[in-house]
Amino acid sequence: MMDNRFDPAAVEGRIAAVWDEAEAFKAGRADRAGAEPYTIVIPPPNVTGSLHMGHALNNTLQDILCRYQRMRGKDVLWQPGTDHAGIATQMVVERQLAERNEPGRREMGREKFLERVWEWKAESGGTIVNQLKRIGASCDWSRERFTMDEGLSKAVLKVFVQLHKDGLIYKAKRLVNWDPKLLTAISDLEVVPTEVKGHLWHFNYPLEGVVYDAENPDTFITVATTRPETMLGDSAVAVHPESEKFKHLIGKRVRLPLVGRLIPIVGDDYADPEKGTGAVKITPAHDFNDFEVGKRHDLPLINILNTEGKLLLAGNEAFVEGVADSGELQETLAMHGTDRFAARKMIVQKMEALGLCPTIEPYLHTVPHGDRSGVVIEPFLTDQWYVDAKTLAQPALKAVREGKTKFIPKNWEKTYFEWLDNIQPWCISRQLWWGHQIPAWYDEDGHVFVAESQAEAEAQAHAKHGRAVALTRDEDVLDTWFSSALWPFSTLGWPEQATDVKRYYPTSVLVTGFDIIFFWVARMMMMGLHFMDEVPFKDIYIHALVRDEKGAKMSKSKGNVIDPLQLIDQYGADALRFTLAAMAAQGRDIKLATSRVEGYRNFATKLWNASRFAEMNGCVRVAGFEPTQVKQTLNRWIFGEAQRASAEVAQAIETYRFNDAANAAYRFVWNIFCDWYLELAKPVLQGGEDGAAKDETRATTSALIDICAAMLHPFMPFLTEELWAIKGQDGPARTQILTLSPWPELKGYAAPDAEAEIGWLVDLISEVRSVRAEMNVPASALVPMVLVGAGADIVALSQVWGDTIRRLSRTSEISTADHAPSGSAQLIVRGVLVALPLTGIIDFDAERARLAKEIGKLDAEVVKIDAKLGNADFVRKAPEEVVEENRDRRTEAQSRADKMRAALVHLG
RNA sequence: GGGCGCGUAGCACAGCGGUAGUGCGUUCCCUUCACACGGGAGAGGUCACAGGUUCGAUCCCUGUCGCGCCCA
Repeated sequence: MMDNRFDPAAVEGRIAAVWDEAEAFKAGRADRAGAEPYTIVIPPPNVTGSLHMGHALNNTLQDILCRYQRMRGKDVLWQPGTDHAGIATQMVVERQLAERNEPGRREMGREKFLERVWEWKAESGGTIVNQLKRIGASCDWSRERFTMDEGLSKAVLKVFVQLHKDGLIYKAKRLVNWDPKLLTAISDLEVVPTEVKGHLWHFNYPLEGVVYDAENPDTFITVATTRPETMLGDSAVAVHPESEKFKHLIGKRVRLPLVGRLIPIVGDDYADPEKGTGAVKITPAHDFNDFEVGKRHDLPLINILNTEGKLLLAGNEAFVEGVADSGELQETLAMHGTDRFAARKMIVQKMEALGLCPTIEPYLHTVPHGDRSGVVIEPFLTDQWYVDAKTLAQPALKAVREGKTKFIPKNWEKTYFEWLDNIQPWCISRQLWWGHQIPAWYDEDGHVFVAESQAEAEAQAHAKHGRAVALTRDEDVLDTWFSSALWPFSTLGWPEQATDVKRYYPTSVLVTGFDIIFFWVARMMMMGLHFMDEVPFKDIYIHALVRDEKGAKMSKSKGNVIDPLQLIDQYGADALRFTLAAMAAQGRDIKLATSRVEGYRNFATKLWNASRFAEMNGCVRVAGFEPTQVKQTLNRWIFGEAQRASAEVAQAIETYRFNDAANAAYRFVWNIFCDWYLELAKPVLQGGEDGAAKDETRATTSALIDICAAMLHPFMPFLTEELWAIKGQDGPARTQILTLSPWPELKGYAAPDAEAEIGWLVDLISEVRSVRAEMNVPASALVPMVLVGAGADIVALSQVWGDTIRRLSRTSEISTADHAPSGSAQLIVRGVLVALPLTGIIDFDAERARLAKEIGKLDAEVVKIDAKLGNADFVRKAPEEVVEENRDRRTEAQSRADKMRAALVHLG
């Protein structure tokens, strides 16, 4: 006997083991060798990560698709794995070393440190994978990959070397986003612009050849800056070429205070006359905009910071170039090694002391911060490796424009186009140890040899020099996204192995959040098209962000994080999954309320108890049972409804309308099957005599439990697999576990006549219940029912369904009459007057009020429709069926109102 | 500044040219033999505002107000 609650905690682990044992999620199962493949690659979570709500949603949706397609008979490959997360992982291990008071990374050296990272990975790298299993992700875990795997690393080497050969990877000295704490370049996307309350300092730069006089504006030009410390690297002052105020100064020079460098005043559109003072200092080595200005005016790049963001002045040739020695210069040189923020204060002080800082305004501006380190990012001039993203972007743009890959919802393609149209060279080198070391070797002259192995590089060097030369390998590693970009094919074994690539590439769909479009989607498109000559996925489904109940982004600092694992513990994985699916409407964020999860947990219990009911009533699966052959109206009806529901769910999943799919399944299971079918079947199952009708109803009930389980399996895999097992204990043996069983594709079950009959029955019962409640008839009171002037067909129906009607509307005997007995409450069901003689119970005033209220409603309806039908334009222009429908509705309302009026009169 | 999106019942959300719907909450009734994580019956909405298109607008268009996100 089943318990009256489903206990997820007790079942989930066991069911997971069943799937595992059956190797249910393995791609390329022998029994599906001829099946069409369906592939999804997981957006690889960060190996340092743990499951948050975003993962839960992302993977629930992928799992729904995979389980559905698996049930449709496809050979499903859901490729799992994690990425090595260069910076994050290195930080985690470094932190761990610090906590344990062990030697730091630099002290232990590269090789030793990497060993430690691998050790850490072996111990802790599986966290998120195990968490994904807990939500029921049906990945092919036997194929789990890691971006630092041998195979994937080979793919990285090959791609790097090939792109270099193609001229699409090159080394260049440019400004990068430099993280002075982590001592590495980072990508634009890892930079978080943060609004900061700063200052706008106004500095007077004296003009060349005149004596500075703070009172005389003709002796200086005032620039405004948020970063005073960079002034030491200024190589010009820019003003707008059209500026009336400054135009005459263009071509003159100023003497840079504290340094003595003579720098030109240039005319450039970049100087905004409305901003600050209208004149702006130009520091090409420390600002992206200034860098461009510098290029236009051929200005020197004067780098005045070291990699840690400290002043680099001593021995800095660019800094002192062309500058006459002076006491002032010596004083400034003494600041060598000062941190950039301390330097800022000192420079402001010095400028103030010299009377060169007339104004300091409070200033709100956005300052770039590293998303990992949190420190202010420094635009910094370094040698780095770049991918010519612009070139690679063209096929990626074309593929989406031509519809080879579709975004769902479509509007995200705008974001994609926008970004790719404006893409900058992609800096792929990182000054880290953890990652794929760049396959480039240098000889003593600094000449570079790019090759897949040191031996090949040596061969190249030998060929060049005509002798063996010593080579050193580039120390840097590649951006993690470089290897992730290869994920859709590197995980399939490329370049070593071609069979799986051929079978599973391109993948069917990529499921991800919009925040990843730039990071990953675009890059996979570029690499996939370049190396496979085909898009990596046919569809890209972009889902919502999960927010808290109030719509705020979940974050640890806000403390509003809802932990999916805690919800699983509390309500079960199925309830969480169902909630996420039901709320995953396209184009909107999800505000998650736990009350919702609870509601769907209750739904799980409901189905569970329906199964329990079936068990208690001897509903056992019957071998060879054929739904198209059922005779009972009720049974024909429920199969018709099931057919409709299952088609609706399937259709919705296939178009990524997960919420519609979940709701359709929910409505069918609860509001149709449980609320009506089972209730209507009770008289047969519990009261009826044994015989064909009862047997058929039992068989139908158990068939329906199977259908419900199958239909819900993509959403609630644990509960449904468990039910499938329980229901498999009796009757014919199951041929398969549910997850490998076919989707309930129902055909030929539609039964319009049954629908009409059950519809009448449902209406009758509902109306009677409603009147009883309004008349305050005690729930326990049995009331007789009189069908007034009913036709033979209705009378027949009332006899066939007598037991059911009596039971569900709590009536005693059902009789017929030409007139309603006095003292009756009266109602109309599909045109037939039904009287409930309530002598002694009925409250006449209440009944009068009830009837009057309903008549009022109906009259208003008639007036409204009359207004429509009275409009000649409506009748002439609206489609015939709409006009017809309105006429019908009018007739119906009118006749109902008339009968009610008669009932009112009759009541006296 | 550019782009995307959102304002629908107390709350969270569907719907999207022709009777306004779901979940939670709420009110009343019911511990009736699947389920109180339940059953039954209700209440609750000028679909942000103002124009326009249309026979007809919550839905399409324009504008206003409010809110959010992304990019610069």
